[in-house]
Amino acid sequence: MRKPGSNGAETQRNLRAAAIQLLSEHGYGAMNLRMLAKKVGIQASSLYNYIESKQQLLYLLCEETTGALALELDQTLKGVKEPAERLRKFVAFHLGYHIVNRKQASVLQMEIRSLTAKNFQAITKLQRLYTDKVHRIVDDGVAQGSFRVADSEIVTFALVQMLTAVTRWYRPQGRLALDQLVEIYTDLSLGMLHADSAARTARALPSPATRRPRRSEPLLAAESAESADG
Amino acid sequence: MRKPGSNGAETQRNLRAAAIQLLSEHGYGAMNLRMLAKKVGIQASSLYNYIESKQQLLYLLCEETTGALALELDQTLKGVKEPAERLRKFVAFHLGYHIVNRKQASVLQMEIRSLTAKNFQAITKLQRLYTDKVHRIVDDGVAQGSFRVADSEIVTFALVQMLTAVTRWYRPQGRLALDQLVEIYTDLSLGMLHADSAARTARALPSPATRRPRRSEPLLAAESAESADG
Amino acid sequence: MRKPGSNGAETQRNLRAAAIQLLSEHGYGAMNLRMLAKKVGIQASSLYNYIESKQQLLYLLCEETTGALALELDQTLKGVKEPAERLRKFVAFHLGYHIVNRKQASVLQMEIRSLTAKNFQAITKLQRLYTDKVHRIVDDGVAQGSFRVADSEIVTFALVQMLTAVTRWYRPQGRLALDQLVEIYTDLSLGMLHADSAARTARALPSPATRRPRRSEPLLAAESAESADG
Amino acid sequence: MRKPGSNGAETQRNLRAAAIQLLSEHGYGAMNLRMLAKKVGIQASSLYNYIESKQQLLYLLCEETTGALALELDQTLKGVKEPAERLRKFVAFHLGYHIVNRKQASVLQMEIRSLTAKNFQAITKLQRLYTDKVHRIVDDGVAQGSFRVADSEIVTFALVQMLTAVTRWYRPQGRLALDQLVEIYTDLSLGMLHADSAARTARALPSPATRRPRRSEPLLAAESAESADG
DNA sequence: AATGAATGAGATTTCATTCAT
DNA sequence: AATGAATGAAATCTCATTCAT
Repeated sequence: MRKPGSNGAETQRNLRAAAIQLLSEHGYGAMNLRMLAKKVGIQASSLYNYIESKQQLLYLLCEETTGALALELDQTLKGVKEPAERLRKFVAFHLGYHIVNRKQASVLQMEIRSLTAKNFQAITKLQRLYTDKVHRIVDDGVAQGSFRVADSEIVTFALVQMLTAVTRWYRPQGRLALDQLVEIYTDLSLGMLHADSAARTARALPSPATRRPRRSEPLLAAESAESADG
Repeated sequence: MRKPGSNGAETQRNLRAAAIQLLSEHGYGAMNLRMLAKKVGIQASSLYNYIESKQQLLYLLCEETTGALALELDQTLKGVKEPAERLRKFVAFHLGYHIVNRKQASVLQMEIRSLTAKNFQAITKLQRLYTDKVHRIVDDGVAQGSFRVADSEIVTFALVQMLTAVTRWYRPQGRLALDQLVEIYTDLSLGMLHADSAARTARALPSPATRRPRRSEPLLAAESAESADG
Repeated sequence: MRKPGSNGAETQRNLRAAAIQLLSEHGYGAMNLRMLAKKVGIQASSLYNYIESKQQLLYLLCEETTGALALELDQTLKGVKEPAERLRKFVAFHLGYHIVNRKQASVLQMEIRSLTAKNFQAITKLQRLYTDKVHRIVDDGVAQGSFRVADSEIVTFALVQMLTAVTRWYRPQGRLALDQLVEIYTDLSLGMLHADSAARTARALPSPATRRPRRSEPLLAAESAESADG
Repeated sequence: MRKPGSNGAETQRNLRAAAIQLLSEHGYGAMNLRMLAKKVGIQASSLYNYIESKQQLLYLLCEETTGALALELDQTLKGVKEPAERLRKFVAFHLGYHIVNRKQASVLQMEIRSLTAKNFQAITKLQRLYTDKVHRIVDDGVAQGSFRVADSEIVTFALVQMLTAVTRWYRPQGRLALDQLVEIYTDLSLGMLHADSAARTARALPSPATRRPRRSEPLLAAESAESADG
């Protein structure tokens, strides 16, 4: 049967969006295909015109996100030479991506574990490529003398994870705007790297006095409450 | 019927250990009670002499971990006055706990989402109490002038999450020993807080030359490979 | 829409051939219409321009085969009077048909059971007409004294089934050519009927020495391996 | 839950019997586990306390039948030396087994094709062992001069298949009793092998006059009608 | 004549849980 | 305290079939 006005490409897009939303909200195990189908507005069996399996759907979403991250990071860093400046760009990009695409990103972060062993390995391999890029920035900065770290591998992990964790609490209605968060996290990152004053001065830390908290809105959101804004 | 040599209290302990192991390895959704029963050495139906339900089991484990964290943090900080010293103690404690009890801790971190709404809220509330303690340390340090931060709430989240994330990659066979990790992470934390030099001097940053990699083994472990050491 | 170069009649023929191939390979239950459509080179939904339903397709193929068998047997026996000679002709025809059209024949043999009750009865009725023709040859030969049997009905069944079963093992690349097989099976058939020496002499049993195995290939083929020659 | 009076071993036996009945009646593809469960008197999900999967169930039944055939044939032939006598014993055994256990036997014959490739190969290998035993009897008889055949491999297939095909038409209420059938088929078999008169005399062919047909009952049964006696 | 999109019924299988023993 | 037997709800996935285009 064909619903009048139905359109494959649109359904495909809706499916993707619905899947991200539901996966980030419930997790892979707790999301079932009926929920997904309902959100897309078709029957569960019709999903199989668009996906191979539930597992494959998860895999593709994870792959897509990882791939996008790597690609966009490269573009962001293109032409930027100074390690300190590259780090800044990285922080701004990584944080921004994880805030703007926070559902997608949280699927990648949380649901990897639901991938089959083979798929899991494929994704972690891709992720490793991304982390290595950051690692190189850190190492370059250390070699050049802009940064000082006890262990560049550990610091890289810690840095990436600290930034990534923003998906765990960020809420669009929160107290702080994206650019404010970027400034704050840049400062944290440079602090972790013991960046020299030259590295720090590219952009000044905003004076605390100028920020005006809107206190009524909580900053930290219970994860399950996230669904409210989906 | 009662198996000869069986002992309720011991089975209870075995069950708890087995549950932590399996939950951290497979996740709540993918762990089934037959697996658990097998590991304990009883039949699935016999589990119900010890637990009320699968959900309740998860809840109790989460509650226990959260409670233990809060309790032990208080003990750790008892009598320590200086914010900088309190922070140091916190870092050492939090990191140590998450490494030593990394499976338990990762259950708390990863499987919360599988709690029912009510249980979820109860746990996040408890977690909030813990985070607040850290928040207070940061605020105290700032008030006193030892620390300088752009936004103490954000910094607290970032700090806790950075430390907690150690469960994601730590492997007992890895390159670094616990005390080395504590030093590194303390340094990172103080960096994030722009701690003044007095705050930093309690313990010196180890010179890189003194650290001796113990093995050529990788530091970062694929999460799913963790099962190997269980 | 109409694909350029498409032609209804040709598609019809392709469909029939593809269906026979797939049914003999997988069986009715395991063959699905998507497989069939793919082999024909159209979409599954387009099949319905040629068939009423999957069941009807099977029915028509079975009917066609049964009808062809009956028709061709009549033509084969036309003008042949002697029971012994009629039997010979029958054996040669039945065996030849089941070897040359072995896939079709095996569909008839194996997939009848997948017909609906009504269709099943229709086909078995037709088959019965065919068997009856053979039964009559046997009875005539007995009446005339050329054959001697304990129970002509049983013998007829046994004979037909023995010959039909050739579809279960025959492989085109096997050791024996069709005419050799005909000789062998004619000898077996006459043996079953205790044919008198006059009946046997129409064509002599080939002396074993003259048969030359063509290959070292096995005679017996696993059924599922048949697909290799389709 | 436990139904009062429920008993595992008994359910196991019932399941096996029900499976044979339903598989022979409907075929593997058309039999579904709900039907099976209903016949056993439990819920479909409870079947999984006894079977691993539908496929495994089929495999085990096939294996069991094939194994039983081989074992019992060996016992039947134990101590029998003369090829002619061995052949007689084989015919009586094979026919008898396929009549008495005709449902089981027809499952083996018809449903093999529904086995997965691996399982299929395992069973055909076992079947081959059985056929080889028969082949050896034929070859021995030829070597000794009791039999005369054009091609012992073909004759063996033809013989075994002719006997096996009895499952296709036999009905317990039919015209002929088992021992009569054995006599008839022994005669057919010896005819196929051109057995010498010594070989034929071990037991005389019954004179047709002594058999009294009960004509009201058809000999040939439509397969699907078989269910009537299950 | 052909297709893209969708359906709905049904299949196998999994699993937490129950209860008589 | 422990188990064997069973349940029932749900999940993923398959497939013949339909109908607007």
